[in-house]
Amino acid sequence: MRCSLPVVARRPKKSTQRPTRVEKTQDTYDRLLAAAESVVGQEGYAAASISKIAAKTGVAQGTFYNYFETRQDLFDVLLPHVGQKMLDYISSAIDHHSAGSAREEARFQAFCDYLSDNSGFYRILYEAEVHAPEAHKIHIDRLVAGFRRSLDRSVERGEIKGYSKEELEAVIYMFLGARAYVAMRYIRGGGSKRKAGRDQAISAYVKLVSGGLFSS
Amino acid sequence: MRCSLPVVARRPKKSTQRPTRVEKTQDTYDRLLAAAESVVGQEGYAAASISKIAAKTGVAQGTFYNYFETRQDLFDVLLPHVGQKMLDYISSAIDHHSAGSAREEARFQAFCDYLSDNSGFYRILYEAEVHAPEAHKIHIDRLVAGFRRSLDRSVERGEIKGYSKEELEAVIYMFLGARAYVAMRYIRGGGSKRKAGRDQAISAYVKLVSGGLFSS
Amino acid sequence: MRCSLPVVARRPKKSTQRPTRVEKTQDTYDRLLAAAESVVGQEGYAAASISKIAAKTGVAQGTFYNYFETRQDLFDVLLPHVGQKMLDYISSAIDHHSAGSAREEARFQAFCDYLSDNSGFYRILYEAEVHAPEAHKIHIDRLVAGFRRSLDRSVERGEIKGYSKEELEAVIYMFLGARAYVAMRYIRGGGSKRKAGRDQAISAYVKLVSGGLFSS
Amino acid sequence: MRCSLPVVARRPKKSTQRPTRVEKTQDTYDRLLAAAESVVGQEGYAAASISKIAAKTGVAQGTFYNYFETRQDLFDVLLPHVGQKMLDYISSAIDHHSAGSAREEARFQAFCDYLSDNSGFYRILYEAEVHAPEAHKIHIDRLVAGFRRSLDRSVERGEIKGYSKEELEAVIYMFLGARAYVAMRYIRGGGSKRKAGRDQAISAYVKLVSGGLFSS
DNA sequence: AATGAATGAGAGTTCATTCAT
DNA sequence: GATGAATGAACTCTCATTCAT
Repeated sequence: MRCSLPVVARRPKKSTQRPTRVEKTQDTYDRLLAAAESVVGQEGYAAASISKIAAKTGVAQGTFYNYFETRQDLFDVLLPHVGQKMLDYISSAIDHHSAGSAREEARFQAFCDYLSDNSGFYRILYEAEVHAPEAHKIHIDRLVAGFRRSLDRSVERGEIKGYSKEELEAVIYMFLGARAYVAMRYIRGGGSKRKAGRDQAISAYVKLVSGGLFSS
Repeated sequence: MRCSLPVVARRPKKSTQRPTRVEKTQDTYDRLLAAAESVVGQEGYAAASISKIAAKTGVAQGTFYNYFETRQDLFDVLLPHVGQKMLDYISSAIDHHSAGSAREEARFQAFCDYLSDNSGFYRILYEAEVHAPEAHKIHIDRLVAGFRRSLDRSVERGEIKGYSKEELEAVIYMFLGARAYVAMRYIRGGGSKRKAGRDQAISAYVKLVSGGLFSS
Repeated sequence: MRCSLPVVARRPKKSTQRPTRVEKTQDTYDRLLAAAESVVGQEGYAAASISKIAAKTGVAQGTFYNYFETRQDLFDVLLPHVGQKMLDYISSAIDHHSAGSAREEARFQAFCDYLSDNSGFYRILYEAEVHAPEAHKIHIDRLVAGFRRSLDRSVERGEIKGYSKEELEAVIYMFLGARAYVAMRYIRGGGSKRKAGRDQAISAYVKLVSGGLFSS
Repeated sequence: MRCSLPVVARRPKKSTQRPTRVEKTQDTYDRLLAAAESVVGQEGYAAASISKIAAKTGVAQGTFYNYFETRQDLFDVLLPHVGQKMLDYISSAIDHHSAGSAREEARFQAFCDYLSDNSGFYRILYEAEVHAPEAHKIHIDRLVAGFRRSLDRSVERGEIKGYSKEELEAVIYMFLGARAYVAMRYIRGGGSKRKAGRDQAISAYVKLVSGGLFSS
């Protein structure tokens, strides 16, 4: 019966009417990841049992194993997945013509904004060093690489002076750590401190960066 | 039988002859903590089962519960315990007459030294945010308090200018985070990078602190 | 489209051009059995999952159930299938004019030869008593029937004397058991013992058969 | 209070009044093995789940793991355990002054008797080659060793002639196999055939042994 | 205070089978 | 007839905690 229907008109490129098998498969995969993001973000890796994730996804436990070989496989994929979403957000949020400390301020601000709206991300990131070290390394390496590209340009422009190549690498780790602890304190702590604390943190961060790292 | 012992000799100040009941109790408690420090430091909280800790201590599993109500109780006590040892070390390692950025450099250096010799400490600290959040908060608060006292003195001396009280708190968290990530990278990473990396990190840290935080 | 093919050419006796639907069905069935033989022979019944057999056959899991109602159904068919191949081999390997103990020796020799080249057969047979008792019974009954025909002829010829009908049945089982254990020891054991052990076993078997069973 | 009781009188060497902890532990171990013997004997290794064995023993599932590290560990211990019981029975059942084929007949008869009363033993033995190969090897080696000692004595006495050392080893395996298959047929088969079949098997076995193996 | 066997809930994982496509 | 995602029951094993001794 379906054969007699005008196929061209009924199935436009992005039909939402009848999901194909492949689309459903992709959808299930996405929903498993989303469920994992939610559960791990709220309760941590240790409490993220297969049964919880499957239930939240709305599938049977066995279905999980059609998509991931082991629970660890999911964990190893989770942080790179959500980490990329965060990087995409930051990338889209900053003005690409800004430079120097202004650019760095914008990045930090975007980072804080993202965490405010995705409070689970911090936990997924933080616990990953314990529960998914491979994923953690991948994520950190990606962050470092992006950071380094940015700093290298600043060095070329003369915005940064007096730091050796190796010292700059150390500086990158320090700033990543600074970000993480500020997040831990002001974002994760939750409550009323958030808003005010966030602004104080940003202004302190800017002073540190502009006064200490970038030569005037 | 015990009654026949010479009473006077039973509790000399530093008797090594016959530990009293109280001493034995204290000793068992200390050994349980030491075993926990060793196991958690090497294998993490999740793998630190009661049976492992009890075996390492040389007591039965049930004995553990004469000293701690639950496994979590032990975890909640562990980081403050080992954290204090670290603070004592740093305190003893720095010159108490130093001030400003020189003092801060000495603290950072001592921190790095301590981690080199106590690689397990980092893991106990790091995973505590996941597995013993109460203990983590206690430890961080203690660090922050000590840091703040130091910075307050620098402000009084005019070594630091232009930072509000709240901004200084943010700065403290940033430096704690910077330390932690540098440790993760250069200390925990292990291998040949350690020594060289450590020195680069210290010099970068000093530049950041002296150029950025402390007015010249 | 298929309709336009020249009808006559469509089913030549041994067409290799276009397998008919029936041929393809038979072929898939055969390949499923062959895959099962390979997997069960190498890894045993317990490890012979549907997914493994289907993968080895090159079909989807679901396809399996178009040919067998359950996994057990396959197992119940497997040993009779491969067992017949063995019997055909032995039958083709012995001289049909031989008789008495010479014939029995030839059968044992052929049995050993077959196992050497089809090491998986032994496992399919052996584990069948556990995992496919029905099939095992069918196979054993077939062996016994063939054996009995042979012994009956020897009785008629006066080569065997002094054994009642029921005792001969018992003797058959004993010889089957003897074969199986010798196989277990010398064939399955593998290694250097094989060749020498096999020859020793054959000569011992012959002595037993000729001296004990067949009157001289 | 118990202290004031006359200890000597109240606790004779083998008191059955108050089992000590050690006795209870041994008892639990024994009951686990007995439960395993029963379950494996009736339903086979594959169906012998921990939960079944624990339930039959009357303990929690976890208790099982205080006595065996894994399910396989139990299996590896089961056959040697029940095998020894069988050997003890046979040893106690035969006349130790008998020799030659008469002794071998007695052994076979005792074997059959044992199987009649312990029908599960055959399954534990048979499936062991599949599910507990280590245990199977241990048991078979033990059987072979005992058999060989017996045959060696017969050789010394001149009851056996014309078999090389290696051929005798093959003969041992053949007799073990013969026994096993006869057991499979007449014992396991169950029903009315048992009694009659058993006697036929014994007489056939005797003829084979006396006429074939032992020179007259 | 010390012991260690017993507990039992809950974990991750497997896989024969079904069924909509 | 072929597909392969979904199912869910069943499995082995772990371990914090209890309690009689």
